[in-house]
Amino acid sequence: MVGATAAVTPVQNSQRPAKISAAAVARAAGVSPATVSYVMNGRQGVSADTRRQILKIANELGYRPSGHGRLPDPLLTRVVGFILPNITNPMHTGWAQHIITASAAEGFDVFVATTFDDPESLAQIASTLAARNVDGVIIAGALREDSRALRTLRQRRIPYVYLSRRADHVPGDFVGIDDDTAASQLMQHILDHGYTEIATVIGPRFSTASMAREIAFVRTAAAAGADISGPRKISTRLSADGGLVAAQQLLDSSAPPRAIVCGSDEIAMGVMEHALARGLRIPEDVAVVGSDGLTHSRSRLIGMTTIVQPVKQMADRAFELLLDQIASPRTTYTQTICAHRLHIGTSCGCPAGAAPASP
Amino acid sequence: MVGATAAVTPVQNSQRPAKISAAAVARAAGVSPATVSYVMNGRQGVSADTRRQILKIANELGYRPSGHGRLPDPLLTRVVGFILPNITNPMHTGWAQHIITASAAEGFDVFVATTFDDPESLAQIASTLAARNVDGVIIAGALREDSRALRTLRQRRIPYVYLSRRADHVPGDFVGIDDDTAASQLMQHILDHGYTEIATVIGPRFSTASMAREIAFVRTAAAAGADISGPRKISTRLSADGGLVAAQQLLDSSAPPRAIVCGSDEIAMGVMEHALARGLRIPEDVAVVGSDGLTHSRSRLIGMTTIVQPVKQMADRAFELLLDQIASPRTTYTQTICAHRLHIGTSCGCPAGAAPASP
DNA sequence: CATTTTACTTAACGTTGCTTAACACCATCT
DNA sequence: AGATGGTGTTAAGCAACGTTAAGTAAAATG
Repeated sequence: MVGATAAVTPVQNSQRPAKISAAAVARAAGVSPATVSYVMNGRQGVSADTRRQILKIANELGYRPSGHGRLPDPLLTRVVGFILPNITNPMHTGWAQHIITASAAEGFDVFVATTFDDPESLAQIASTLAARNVDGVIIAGALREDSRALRTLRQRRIPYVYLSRRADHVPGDFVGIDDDTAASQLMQHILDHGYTEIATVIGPRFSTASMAREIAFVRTAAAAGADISGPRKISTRLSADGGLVAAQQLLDSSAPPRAIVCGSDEIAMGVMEHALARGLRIPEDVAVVGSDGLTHSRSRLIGMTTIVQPVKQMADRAFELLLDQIASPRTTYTQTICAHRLHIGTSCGCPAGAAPASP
Repeated sequence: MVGATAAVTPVQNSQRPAKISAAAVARAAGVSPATVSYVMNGRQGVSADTRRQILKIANELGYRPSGHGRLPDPLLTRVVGFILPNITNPMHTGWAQHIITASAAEGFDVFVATTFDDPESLAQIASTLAARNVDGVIIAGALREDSRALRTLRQRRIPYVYLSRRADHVPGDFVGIDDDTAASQLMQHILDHGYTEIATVIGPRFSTASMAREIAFVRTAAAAGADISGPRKISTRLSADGGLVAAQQLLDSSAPPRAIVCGSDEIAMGVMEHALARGLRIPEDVAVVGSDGLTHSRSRLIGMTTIVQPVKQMADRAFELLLDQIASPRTTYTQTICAHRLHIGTSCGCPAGAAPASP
């Protein structure tokens, strides 16, 4: 046969649902069966044009690579992107590690990109990831007010999942903790200690997580009669440095706070460091608590009281949702709220061993 | 104008957007294919007139240089890979951050892959990175005795740079610190304190960096008459957990050491944590020092004495070397030894402020 | 007029992208 | 069971292509 080739009505002649063979696709596309095989198995050595053409025809004819152990989907690049503000904050690196591990288990590679919370970077990164045909993106560095990146992804029909932070007005799957409840519990614990002069230091307000925590902090304190406002309500960079600067402002004041509640462990560490540098004792002179539950901050070296976030669970869930979207795009969105836990250390004023420390 | 373009309807022709070859452009312009190539690549040696003419025709025909005979264009993908044992150790994340930043500045995206120091993972990762046609790889997780990954890269002519650790018997560009000198200085400082009962805890011995440090530790101690051997010479995982376990072994012994010198800050933190849990004081009961110089361990919260490695400089240099190799492959290799610095904290027994703490 | 420079061609690669053909696999039919 | 044919996979082959060194002729230069 072979010689036949060319011509041959490609599609129209389907009066009955005959079996569609790879050879039929090859003929319709004007290529050899081998080329079809290469495309369906995601091998390289086929030009992008030809690949597209073959996939299009295969789709029209309803060809299913009915064989055995073929790759799930030849259209996938098996690459995902992970966008985060930076990769130095241990909270972020924890997520990154678990996302990379989960991805590797599914045969995906991960582009890791950092924005430093710069809107331009974020938009730029989304563009290049889209240009690289990633199958999906997990975003742990969304900005509340800048939706350019998200719009780029939506336009290109690239699935994405928010992790911890989200953009206002752009819907999407979300994985996080209940920031409001967690922050309330943490503040309540501080209030239970009897502290009344309280300050809060959170990360940037363009992060929905930071905002939610600050709001809950302030509301809970207010309910107990403690006012947190003005110079006692600080937003800073999400790093130890940010905490250092904030602590300086707070402790330089004529009425320094008795307790400092932070929206992140890294910030809390910066606050602690500055307090120690001034010769203050923690928690005797000033109590400091955080909100990430990093292993390090919970260790006896630091003994921080903090909200423990289930890092692995969050990352795994985010990747799972992404895979799900990749497999079958949907228009409804899922919110996953992971269970947090209040870890009682010594930095709040509780005695050592007040609660069982956990690994 | 124009020589009327040797016939040939450019686009309208038939259903498909027929492929336009450089030869076709050459014919239409009445020149040789080589000349077209020179123009397209912006080489000189072509008159302005000819150049303009060719560009015009190429544009009319919609010529797209469909990389066929394209000589090994080194910048095929503008993607590099970064392989490291894990992305939770702050030392590694520091490198990762700077490599990602440097890459982004040059328009590269980065695949981050973690091996957990498993030889199979490492080999696997090298294969998939090679299959993805990365332009180069930076390896911070090389194993001394397993060269499969490196062989894969060499076979595919993919440039690579070792960071901090290297594989025995496989040459390559290397960026690191002078582990031997650094470790000697650190040990010497401990010896200067007058400690004689000394233990060392290093990372896995399949890391060249760990090995080099252990050897220097032991040699320097021996030169001062202090013997470190048997249960006092421990290799463990490169994490706080590893340090915890090691400390347990050391301090459970009937003759616990007075000083513990660690090959990594993370390990040292684990050691410290366990010591504190036993109610020991640092440095009064046991001195503990590390070797990475993480910002956190140097902070007043911990006050670790440690070797400071120039993280940014190392990462930038590694990426620079990689770019250099990508641009012009070479067969000679460069070793870059970055300057380290001994940071004196309080964990060794020095009084606070013995040396100026640095940011 | 001798020599260098400029502007292009020729020809030899090394690739890419696809085809041909050999092969392994499975179901069905003797 | 063994033979048969259809099917998808894979190695080997090969033509087309863009690149570049080497070559050459004309123009510029001294």
